[in-house]
Amino acid sequence: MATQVSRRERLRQATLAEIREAARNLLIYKGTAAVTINAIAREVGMSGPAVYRYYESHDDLVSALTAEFYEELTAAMKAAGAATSGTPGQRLIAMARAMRTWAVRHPAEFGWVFASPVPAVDIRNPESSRHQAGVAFGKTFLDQLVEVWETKPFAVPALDELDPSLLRQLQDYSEAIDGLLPPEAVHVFLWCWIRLYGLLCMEIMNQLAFAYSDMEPVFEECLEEICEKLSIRYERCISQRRGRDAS
Amino acid sequence: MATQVSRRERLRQATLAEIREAARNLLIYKGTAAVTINAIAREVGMSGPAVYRYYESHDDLVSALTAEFYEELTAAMKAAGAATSGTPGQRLIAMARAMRTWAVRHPAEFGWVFASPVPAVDIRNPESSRHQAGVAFGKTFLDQLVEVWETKPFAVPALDELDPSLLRQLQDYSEAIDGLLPPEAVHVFLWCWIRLYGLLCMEIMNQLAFAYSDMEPVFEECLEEICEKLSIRYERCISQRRGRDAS
DNA sequence: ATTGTCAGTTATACCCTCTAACTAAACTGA
DNA sequence: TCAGTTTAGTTAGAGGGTATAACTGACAAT
Repeated sequence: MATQVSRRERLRQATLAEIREAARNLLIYKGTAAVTINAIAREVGMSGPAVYRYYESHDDLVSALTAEFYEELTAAMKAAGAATSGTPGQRLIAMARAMRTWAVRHPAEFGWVFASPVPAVDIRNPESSRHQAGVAFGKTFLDQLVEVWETKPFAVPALDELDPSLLRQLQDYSEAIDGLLPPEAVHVFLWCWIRLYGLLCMEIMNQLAFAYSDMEPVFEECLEEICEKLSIRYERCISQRRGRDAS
Repeated sequence: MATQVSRRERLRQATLAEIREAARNLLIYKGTAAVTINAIAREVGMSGPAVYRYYESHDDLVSALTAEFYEELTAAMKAAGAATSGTPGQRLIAMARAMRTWAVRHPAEFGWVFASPVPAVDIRNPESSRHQAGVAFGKTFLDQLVEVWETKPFAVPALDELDPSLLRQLQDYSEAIDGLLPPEAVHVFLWCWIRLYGLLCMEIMNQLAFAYSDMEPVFEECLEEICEKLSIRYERCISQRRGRDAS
């Protein structure tokens, strides 16, 4: 199906992608601070202000890049889920492993999305594609967990045993996701997410290097805990560090 | 005891502190990017390059600031531990609460040390006062946990059930801390540290705002888990959000 | 009183973001 | 075909950043 876009538009999209590509390479090889409009312009072979034809501002470019990384990470997780035949629980674990694999292979990008140069813009501007990509990323894991919940409910805490403030927040979030999960299951979801994402962030931000050089077994233990919490049978990954990528 | 330092040296130290103070205020009120040599110079009322008499470079200043924050956080934790009469376990929990209290009161500073503008310098330069302050911070929690271990040992995993790579790393770290804890207890220590510090980082980096607005009960649940792991009796904090600070 | 050290200055080189004003090419429609 | 518009690119420049060099004045020590 020949996409009905003008030649100009095609060129434009190509240049946009080339700019992001250059920015990404600068990030990977020279660090966050090297991702400047001028440096990117030099890289793609145009002079400074020309980049502003493509991205309104440096912030704008940063957001676009962040969104791209989120999307790539999300795609890698979805691909891993789709490639895994088995129970929803097994797919969930496969997605978690894919998340770490992507993060470990792309530490600069993962660090960038976690501790973005333009921090906490998320909240300020919920319309941005960056924010939407972030939400979609979180939702990927949530959706898979919902599937687990629906096919084989896991143990949940009794609502009346929870802290009142906590309960209120769980109810709010349960509503925010259109009741996809009841508050007590939301609690378990967030418990898993905090362990998983938190551990990964600490690994990528080098906060555990004082003790661990190889975090893979630590991550696997974390998955084991999550499996227990979700009544999923834990299976050690056979091909421990496998190839392939979805980027 | 009149410190035998020259008047010049006293003035110099005062200026150094004033520069850090200005830098900190810029960080708090205008964000990471506003912490520039020039802006600081304006703030303290000297012109640009004069600051280089006090700090060799921007990086140098950043490191000094980071070290200061680490030290303040460490001091707050130690103070909370010292102020708590009770078992070593109760002191450990008091220190953990103090850590969060400091982080919540000083989010800019906590975020700064976690995701420093000059990332992962830690490893590159283990002589820097910044790195040493970071180590001292981690050691504060470790030391307290050692006291717990020595007065009332907690359950530990069997060494032969652990992943071989993980075991090797635990043994290495156990040696690195001069056998203060055996490898199996190190494993539990790191488990606690990852939960505690990881959760805090996610909170301060706003990674959980999509679901939680008040993280205090979530943190308390985390403490409860840690108590269980360490065979400490969990006690809900009575004066839930108390005053006082050690800064 | 002289001499060296130290805090501060200005000037400058080079990088950054972003705007303004301009040029040239490519598309569009009569 | 040929204006007219849109678009991609240019250079010039304002304003701010890091950092160095060269200089000035205050202070301390012999």
